[in-house]
Amino acid sequence: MDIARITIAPSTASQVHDWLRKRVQRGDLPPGMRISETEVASAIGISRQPVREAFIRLASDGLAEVRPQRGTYISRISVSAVLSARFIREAVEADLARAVAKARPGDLLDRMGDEIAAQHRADKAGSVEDFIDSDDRFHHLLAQAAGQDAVWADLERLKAQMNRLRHLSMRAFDRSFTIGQHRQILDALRHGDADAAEAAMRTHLRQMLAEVPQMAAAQPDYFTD
Amino acid sequence: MDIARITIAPSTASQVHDWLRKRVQRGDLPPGMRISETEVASAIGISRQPVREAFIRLASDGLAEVRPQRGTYISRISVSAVLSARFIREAVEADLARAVAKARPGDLLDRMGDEIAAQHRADKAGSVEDFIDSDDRFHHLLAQAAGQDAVWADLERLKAQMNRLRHLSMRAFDRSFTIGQHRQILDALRHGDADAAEAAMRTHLRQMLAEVPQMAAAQPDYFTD
DNA sequence: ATGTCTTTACTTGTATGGAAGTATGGCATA
DNA sequence: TATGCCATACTTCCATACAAGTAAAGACAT
Repeated sequence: MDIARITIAPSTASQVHDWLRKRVQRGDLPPGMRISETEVASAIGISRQPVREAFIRLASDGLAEVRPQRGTYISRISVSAVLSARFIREAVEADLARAVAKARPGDLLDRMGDEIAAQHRADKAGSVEDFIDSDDRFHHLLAQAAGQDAVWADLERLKAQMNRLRHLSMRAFDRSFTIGQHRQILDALRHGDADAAEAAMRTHLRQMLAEVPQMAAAQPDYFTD
Repeated sequence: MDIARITIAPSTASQVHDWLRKRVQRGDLPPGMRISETEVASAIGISRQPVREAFIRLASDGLAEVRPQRGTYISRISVSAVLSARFIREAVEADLARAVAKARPGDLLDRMGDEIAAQHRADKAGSVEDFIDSDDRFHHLLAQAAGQDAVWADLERLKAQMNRLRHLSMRAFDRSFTIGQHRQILDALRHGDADAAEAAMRTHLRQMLAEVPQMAAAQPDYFTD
């Protein structure tokens, strides 16, 4: 028998936190912007306390910075933090690719192929959001295929800063190029060629090395470090 | 000229947070223990609010779990989270080892050697704390030697769960064995042998694969998953 | 024009009271 | 003995008031 699924109503503070986090990641609240407990509270129609606690959580996510008695600001995107997260991603996903190339789980590889098709559709439709979502699912499926689902959850935390940057860069850079790299990775995985899969993955994730400084130079007041 | 170092007095909430975090990591507050805003507040002699905010931050660290209207509990150690962090560490430090083997920065390699000596002393003196601290510095120096200092900061977050486990396992397992593995890694780095360095590092970090289930079986009510 | 002081309007931090939900033990009842 | 109800004593959550610090504008003397 299934265990009954009990869901409790999420607290006001956590709802505000979710709302703010999404808005920051989508770039709706730009880096450097000042936000105020009082303003947000009165805008929503609640007291300061839940908003304040949402700010604390946002700061733990690295998305905001609370300066005592001065104000709270949306974090600027740290170039070194992004590069550090990129380094970690390359190392981890290279190992994941090797593991998947050895196991070759057919169903999950098929689903990765479906995502590539979805990315193609999103590109033609010009939907940046859909593209990014499918991109995430593609890499998530890789982790699942390696039997390391929990690893993806950890990477998600590290990707917080990268995600904001992606909403900028996806508009500026060539998406069909990304799709081609995904195809190369999947081909190598299907053939069980671990070396080729690792190489393709590393090439794919090193793409960002060139893009990040370019983005930072284009909008310097959104970045730091 | 140096920039003047301005330090502001940390808020009560953040002081409580630091205090609790250290106590959790050292195992002073055992997994599963119940903690209460009111109790902690009156024990310290402050109001509930700063304590409450410290709990929120502790939950963001994954070290506590706030159950609305029920109570707040020190998180049990998630076996899958530990294994996931271990997987990431192996992948990342393998790449770091390769990079260091190519660069071979003499001064930092010397300092890594100093740490091995410190570990030997701590082992003879029977000081688990000193051993763990030096162990951390050894791996931190590896990241610095690879020019990826920021990577270590990210790994620190992931290691939160691992650290608690280490305070248990270091008492149970052979530390001289660990020191020998550190020597193998450093030797390979000094010789500039990237393949050997990576292999030694992976072997070293895979040690945990055997230990974790053993620890979990020994004290099942400290673990979950 | 420039520098200094004061006022004033903000900001976040802390304390406290009460609201709402939960667990538990006692007790009446079948 | 077993079951259902209920009072009670908790818990976290939210609202409110006040405290303490910051910053910027303006008055005013130099």
